[in-house]
Amino acid sequence: MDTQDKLDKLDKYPSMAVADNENNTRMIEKASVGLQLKAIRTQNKLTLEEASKRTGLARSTLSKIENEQISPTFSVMQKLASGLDIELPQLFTKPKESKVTGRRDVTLNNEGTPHATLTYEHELLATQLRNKKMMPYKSRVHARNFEHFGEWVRHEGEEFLLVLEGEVQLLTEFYEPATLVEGDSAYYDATMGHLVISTSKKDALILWVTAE
Amino acid sequence: MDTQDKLDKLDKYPSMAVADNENNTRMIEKASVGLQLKAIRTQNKLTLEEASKRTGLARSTLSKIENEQISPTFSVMQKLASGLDIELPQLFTKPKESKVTGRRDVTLNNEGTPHATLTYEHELLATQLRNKKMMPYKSRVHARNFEHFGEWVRHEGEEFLLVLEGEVQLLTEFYEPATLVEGDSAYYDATMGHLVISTSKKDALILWVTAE
DNA sequence: AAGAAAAGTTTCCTATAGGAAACTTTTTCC
DNA sequence: GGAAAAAGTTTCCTATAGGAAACTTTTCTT
Repeated sequence: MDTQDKLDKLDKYPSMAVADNENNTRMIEKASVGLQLKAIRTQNKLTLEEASKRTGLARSTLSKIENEQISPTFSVMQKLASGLDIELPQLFTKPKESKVTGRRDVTLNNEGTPHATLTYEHELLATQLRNKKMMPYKSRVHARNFEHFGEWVRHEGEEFLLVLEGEVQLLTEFYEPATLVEGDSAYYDATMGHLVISTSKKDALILWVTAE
Repeated sequence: MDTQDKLDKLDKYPSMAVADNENNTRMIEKASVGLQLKAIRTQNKLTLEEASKRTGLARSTLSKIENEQISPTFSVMQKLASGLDIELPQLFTKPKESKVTGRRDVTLNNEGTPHATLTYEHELLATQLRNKKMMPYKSRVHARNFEHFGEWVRHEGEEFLLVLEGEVQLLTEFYEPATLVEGDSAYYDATMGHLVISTSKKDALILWVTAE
């Protein structure tokens, strides 16, 4: 059975379960880099030529990978992920529920207030690097009325923040509220309840860095 | 620099990410299948011979992968994952270790502690807090001060930087120089030689956060 | 609908991954 | 400490991945 035959089979029979003596079963998924790559490329409206430029790989190579004519090496997969600005596992994982969150929302309870939701829009930075000691991200803090606050945000580790734009109020569980303007920063233990709200009319832009 | 040399370097200097305002991240990552494979195999107390039997791959192939002499194809990585009964991403993702903090401190900075060198003026932030996991500071990078970038800067840990004002060039020991404008950021292993110079006529203002 | 241009595929060749076996290093056991 | 066994590495060869360019198919354009 040649390679193409094998691939044809895989196409028809996506996955398979294998069990050992103790009946420990494991699934062998058909993890198709080709199909994933093609999906990602077409969703981003890229031609093979453009994808080639971004990844530094030959047009022909991309075509052959997409058509499952070859199995890419790991180094090629890294170039694909890097060049197309995706996480490496996306190349062989069916798009399911969003695993890495691009945004983290905090909802506050405000009884009687119709649209009383304070939303942070988080934009993760350096996401392609895994196992970082620090997690940097920018947040747009929507402008809102500063009296309405609810649940504290808490999480493991320490947090540093710097105000890039606007003016915010940093509310914490154990300290007085602090007003921070552009250029101001704060550092605190994130297990302490904390909350940032925009006190200016515009949204505020914040840089956060957390470390556990 | 031949392939082995590159791999040797990569071994020591894992990876780096550079992001612009739209969070388009260019990154060069070292996700070592070799080191991961060796770690998994030895932790499971398997010899190359046993791993070979389980995965159906040659002993020599496994050895070469572990020693980063070759980049395995995706189909080989699937055999590794399946045969060693692990998830595929484990082959290039380091297990994360977590630490716990008991401290509950917050410190605010409207003005920090200046500390000047020839090219940089450093302003340490959150100095009141000791034993932090992260060390944040702002630097004024003097404009076009090209004479003083003789030696690389190196230190333990990882470093994140964000350009607050101006335009700089991030020079690193093993990667192409990266031009960063206001809002751009970078994340890298600080044991790799690195250096920032201002390419605009004005001084540049940088936020740094380091963690060991 | 015909020609041109763009996108995608295949061919052909070179570079490199993977396997068998020889070789080297490390461990075990007396 | 030395021989034997086991574990790991390197060599050498074959199979296959990856790149350049020719070729085919699809999409515009008029």
